[in-house]
Amino acid sequence: MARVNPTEFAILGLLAEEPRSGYDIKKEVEERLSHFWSESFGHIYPMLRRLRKRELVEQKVERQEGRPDRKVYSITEEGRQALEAWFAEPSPPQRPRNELLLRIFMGRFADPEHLIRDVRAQRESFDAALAQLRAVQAHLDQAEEPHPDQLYWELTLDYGLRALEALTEWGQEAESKLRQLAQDEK
Amino acid sequence: MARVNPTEFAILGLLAEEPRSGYDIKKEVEERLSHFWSESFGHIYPMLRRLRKRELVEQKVERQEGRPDRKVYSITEEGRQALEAWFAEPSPPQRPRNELLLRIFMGRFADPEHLIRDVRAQRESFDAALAQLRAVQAHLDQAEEPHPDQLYWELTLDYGLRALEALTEWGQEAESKLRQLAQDEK
DNA sequence: CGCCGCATGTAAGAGGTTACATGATTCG
DNA sequence: CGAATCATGTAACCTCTTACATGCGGCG
Repeated sequence: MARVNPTEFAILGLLAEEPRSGYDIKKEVEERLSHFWSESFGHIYPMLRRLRKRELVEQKVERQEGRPDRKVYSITEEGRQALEAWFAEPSPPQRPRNELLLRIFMGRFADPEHLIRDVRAQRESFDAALAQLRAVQAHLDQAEEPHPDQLYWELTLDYGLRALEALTEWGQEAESKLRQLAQDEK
Repeated sequence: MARVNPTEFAILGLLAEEPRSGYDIKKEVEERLSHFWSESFGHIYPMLRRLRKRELVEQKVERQEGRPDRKVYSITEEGRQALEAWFAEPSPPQRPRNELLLRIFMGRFADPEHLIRDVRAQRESFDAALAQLRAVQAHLDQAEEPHPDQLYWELTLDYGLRALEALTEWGQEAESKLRQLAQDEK
């Protein structure tokens, strides 16, 4: 099977849950996948059109008053097959690109204060993400009856929690080491 | 300051250490930055040309016999200023895209065996990376006289170690939970 | 003999973001 | 009154990878 566009399958996967508009898809990504995924409108809408041409999704137009028509897409049988084929293919290795680490690696050429600022900003965003994931976790835990997809959600959640816990610690240590360096330089 | 291409600064940073050819740059990225960065020839060569046009780097041709000329680039004063300006700008937030987690999140539509295969492959690559980073760490630790850039290298190393340690554990647990699920389904 | 390392580059295209355009409704 | 939400889309642009083209020298 040929190389594959992951956005295609993010969309197909969400439509396999239930029919949705492009706008809905964006919202779902933001609300439920945002700690490991992102999509923009400028990518979603053209992709839906392409998927439709390939008959992996179907469109139904819902008339609305006072606002544009809602175009609701649902996955077709062929779409489900494409989704299965995607899973059958092993997931390709990711190539890393972490700009913060690039900066730190080149740190010799920087003002240490700038590095401190960046590490700190990163740590703060880790903290915020961590708080959010913990809230989601609490929410999942207290459900009386577990959702059928619970295990899958927990696995992605757990990935995020473990990574973020480790990395906030890193952030604290990194910050204090850089502060010391900045001190020593004076 | 306008939006910025990080590849530009990866290259500029390496040339600030010492003059190098495009081929050298690729090698350095592979050998020293590969746990958080990557570049391809198809990006490096055109970028060097652009940097040269903007006079951020200079080219010197080294004649060689039996193989193509080596074009060695060095950073100019303007290049150093551009590098500084890059550091002054706060590093932009990264948008996450983790295909493995996307798959797991959509796990309902997959054969659990496929997920297990993917998680396992990921864990194995984490393990390999971890072993490599530990070797680098051992190497740094045993140096009699620390390199001036030691702190920066250690920080990026430490980031990788912490993240990978947390994530190999995740991988083990995820795999066993998915195995259980696969059992239960039979 | 074939592969690896050395060395440079181009062309095609995939993949993705940002900014723009449009406009009604609802909430504070 | 302004901002956010709902709702769809396009165009320009940037970034980056893959595949191709070329060719010598050294090693096993």
